[in-house]
Amino acid sequence: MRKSREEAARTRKRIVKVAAQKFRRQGIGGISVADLMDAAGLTHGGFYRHFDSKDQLVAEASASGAAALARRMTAALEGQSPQSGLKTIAESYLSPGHRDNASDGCVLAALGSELARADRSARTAATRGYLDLVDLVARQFNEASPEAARSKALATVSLMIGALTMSRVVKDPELSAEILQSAQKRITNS
Amino acid sequence: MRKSREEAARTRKRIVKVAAQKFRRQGIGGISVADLMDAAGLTHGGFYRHFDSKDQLVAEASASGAAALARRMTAALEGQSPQSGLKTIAESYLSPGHRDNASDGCVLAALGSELARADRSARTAATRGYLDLVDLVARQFNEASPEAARSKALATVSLMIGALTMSRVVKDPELSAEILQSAQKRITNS
DNA sequence: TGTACATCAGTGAACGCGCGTTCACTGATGTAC
DNA sequence: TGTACATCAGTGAACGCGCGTTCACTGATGTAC
Repeated sequence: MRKSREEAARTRKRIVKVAAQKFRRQGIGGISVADLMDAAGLTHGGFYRHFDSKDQLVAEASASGAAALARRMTAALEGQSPQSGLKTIAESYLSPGHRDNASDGCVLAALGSELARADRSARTAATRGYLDLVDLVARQFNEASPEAARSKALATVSLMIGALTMSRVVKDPELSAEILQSAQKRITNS
Repeated sequence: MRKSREEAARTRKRIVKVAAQKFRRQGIGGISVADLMDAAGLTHGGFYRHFDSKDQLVAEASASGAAALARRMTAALEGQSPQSGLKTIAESYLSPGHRDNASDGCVLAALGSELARADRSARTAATRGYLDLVDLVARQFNEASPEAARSKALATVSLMIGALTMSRVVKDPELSAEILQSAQKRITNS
């Protein structure tokens, strides 16, 4: 039952993509290798033809999820005037849709506290995703110096991640919406 | 080997306190009931004399940890002039010491993404801790209306949580420090 | 106040279960000549 | 180009292990009279 190189490569990508979604929705510890492979339409035994360990998949899935978010945010900016770029990013990131669809959203908000305890490569991938977002946001600022823009962007992205995370923690829908709105306001008024 | 009521009550508190620390350092899934009981100087069998389930302990430990943080922040404000209150909170929360000692720090930053998937009672406890922090911060603002102060406080606390979480995710110590400093700056310049 | 009995905090062995990982196997794909 | 052999993607059973939880037991504490 050997598959061709191309099909094997496609299988590998499929596993990473499915994992990136499931990890974000259920947490790293919340989904097993067997369930992941099942969701990818495979049996669990084949997993180790593609990855050395679950940890390796966590790292690749984090990188994949982070890259997908950066692409999505960049796409959201297309055709927007440069002045409204920050508003577009804030409204897109801090939306009820993003909050309620963790599996297609920001990996940092979905897995933040778990990533802080993950191994080296997963944290490196997460850091890259964070810095990509920071760069994207920094480009929306008209600051005197690049350093000032970067500092503002670091805080802005931290705020977005914290607000989205907390909007998912609280149970009261009104409070959840209030958290998202207060963060949007704080960002667009800067 | 029955123990007196007072001793049993002390044991219970000890388990909750130890759990609040271990969960924050290692994550909810990162420490077992047996290890928790061992750290409290007991054998694991006795756990269910005090709690119905691990989930119940998670909820109580979250409440305990959140209350401890609110007390610590309130204490840090003692003897400070009202004008410097916000600065005091930001510098205390966004410090390398807090970042490097998760077990005695903010439960929301330590467990944020895990709490978003926790059961009802843990999320309720976490929400209470968040709102306590928000109230504390709101009192430092001199806004025209209480609503405006609350909105600013919601965003400020979200920023603190997001920045502390990310400062723990990234591996580069310089970037980690930069994240904390940018958040401090953003808060004290508001 | 003293005595007989019930209670129950804590112990330590055991439970079933799902986890990450390994392995023998299958058969289509890839390679060497 | 055809043939013989090696490779290896994917299967499904099995591995050891640690998890949350249960349970029979012990003996000091609490209660009733």
